[in-house]
Amino acid sequence: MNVQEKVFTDQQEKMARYSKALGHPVRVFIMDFLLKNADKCCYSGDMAEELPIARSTLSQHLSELKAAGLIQGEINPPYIKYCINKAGWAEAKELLDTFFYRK
Amino acid sequence: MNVQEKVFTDQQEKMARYSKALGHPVRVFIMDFLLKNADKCCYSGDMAEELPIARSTLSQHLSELKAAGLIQGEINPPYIKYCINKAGWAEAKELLDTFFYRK
DNA sequence: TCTTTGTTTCGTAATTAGACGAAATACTAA
DNA sequence: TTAGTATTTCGTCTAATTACGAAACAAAGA
Repeated sequence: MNVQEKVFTDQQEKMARYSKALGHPVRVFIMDFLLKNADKCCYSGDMAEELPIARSTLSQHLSELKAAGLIQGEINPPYIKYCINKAGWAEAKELLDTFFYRK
Repeated sequence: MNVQEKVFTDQQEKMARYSKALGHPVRVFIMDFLLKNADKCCYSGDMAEELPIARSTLSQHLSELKAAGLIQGEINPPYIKYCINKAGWAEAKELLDTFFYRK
């Protein structure tokens, strides 16, 4: 396999990945919800009640955010408690910060 | 037509729209490029030289960023000089800011 | 008038995203 | 063991995104 010329910087790639994850109103809503209730347990069902989408669709959005590293789920059957992934959140915050407030 | 219950706030909708626009490495690259060269004129061709994609594809990405309100193009045939749309950029910055640094 | 030039638009193909309902999962409680 | 519960996974469909090359455009210069 060839060593491919790199076109985008790591920052640009990551920036695009985090942005894409936040590129849907349901997923922005989820992040808002989790951040607002960072002290409590947040279950999928709590969010489902406020959203006009099928539970399976919500589950899909949750796993996209999880794959992007923005949230994590702690299994506690039959519930799953969701919360912010602090490392991912901090990285996204920093990336966005240097992107918008560049020197 | 019914008055539909609003599910997402304006902020959430806008947040998702701006994020989606930045959800591709080529578009992040374009923003970086325009911000870095804010003083100069930036033509499509200048960016095309650094990107491994067809010019028509680049043009598509440019018009997505334009549709999202993040950039604008001043026609100066046969060139088109692109630059940041300051109003959109400021709004995106503010949205991201309150999203990440909420109180 | 005919070329040339930089860029966009068009037509099209391949891939990914977003949505749903039905079925599966994994644990609790009866 | 059986039933119940919250959630996910699966299969499927439709729509949107990403990409390309060819053709169109609009002005400048020969």
